[in-house]
Amino acid sequence: MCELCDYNLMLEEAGLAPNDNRLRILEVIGANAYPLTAAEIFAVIDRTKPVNRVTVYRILDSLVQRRIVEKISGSSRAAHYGLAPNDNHLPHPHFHCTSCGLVDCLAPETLSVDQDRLMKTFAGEIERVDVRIEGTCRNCLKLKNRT
Amino acid sequence: MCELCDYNLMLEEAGLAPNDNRLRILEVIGANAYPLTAAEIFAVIDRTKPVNRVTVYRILDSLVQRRIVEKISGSSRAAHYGLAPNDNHLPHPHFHCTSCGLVDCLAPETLSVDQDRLMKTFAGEIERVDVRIEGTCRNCLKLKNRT
DNA sequence: GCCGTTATGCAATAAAGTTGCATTCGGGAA
DNA sequence: TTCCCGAATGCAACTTTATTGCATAACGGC
Ligand SMILES: [Mn+2]
Ligand SMILES: [Mn+2]
Ligand SMILES: [Zn+2]
Ligand SMILES: [Zn+2]
Repeated sequence: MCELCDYNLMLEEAGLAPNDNRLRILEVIGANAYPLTAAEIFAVIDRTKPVNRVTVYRILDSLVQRRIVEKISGSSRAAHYGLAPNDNHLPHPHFHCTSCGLVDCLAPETLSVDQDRLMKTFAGEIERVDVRIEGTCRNCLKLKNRT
Repeated sequence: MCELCDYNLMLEEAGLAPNDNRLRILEVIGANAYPLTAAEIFAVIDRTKPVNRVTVYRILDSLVQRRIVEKISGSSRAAHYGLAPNDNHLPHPHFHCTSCGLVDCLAPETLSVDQDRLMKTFAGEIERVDVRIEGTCRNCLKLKNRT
């Protein structure tokens, strides 16, 4: 997803030097069809060029802070990371499989949320409205029925 | 919230013996205005009558499995637990403060989600559709502006 | 090349939850 | 009542995921 994003530019606009590790992490996240855990991202980039896992955590944190990357937490212990919504990449709900832990991206138009009332009445500052679908994925359903 | 719920009955219907620990945990969860962490629940019930924290985790797990209690996970490491939707207790979105970690319940009518398209097209089994609002709570806003 | 800033590495530590196994409890059968 | 069995609890060790402190290395302007 998001082949249109210019990671170099995104980093510079956010005030982060577009160095090797940051670019590689962004590329891994952007190239994947669904959000990955820090451990998965680490595994991928460590294979091509060794890096410390703490570095991965730190880079992910800074990318999340700057809203380049979105941190998606669910019932599985580990957070997942995907590209944050931007001009080429609309906000969209995520599906969490309670059986295998898979986290997947759904098309932005699958679900519409009417936020008007919330925006008018809420007594704090709203940064994101996330929709999380929980259930059993296609694959796990198949496996279950095969018993 | 949910003073109407008969915890005894709910447990029995779910096939769980309504023993002391389970009832006390349910009462703490049900009496609180917002979802609590396992550690917070443990602290409360341990004060009146000592109990092992593992017991609390195990009871919470079984209550979540049986959909008596809802597990709400956010960006803070610890999960929060609230009463699950039932006849006296409509599904509703939760607000997560990124600044102080507070998790709060919003009124069910604050947000409406149109799930039709999702239900028709999704190739798995959907168990829950959760809406999560992230931002800065009233309190934290005040503190910030006071600098 | 020098130097301050930023990035990375490494080891220790922390937080939250889980597991294995031993012990105790509680309720029905004898 | 006593015996017994399954369910519930306790306790210690462990796992997973993430964070912190401090030392070293790389980078970039001068
Ligand atoms: Mn996504
Ligand atoms: Mn709630
Ligand atoms: Zn699955
Ligand atoms: Zn707050």
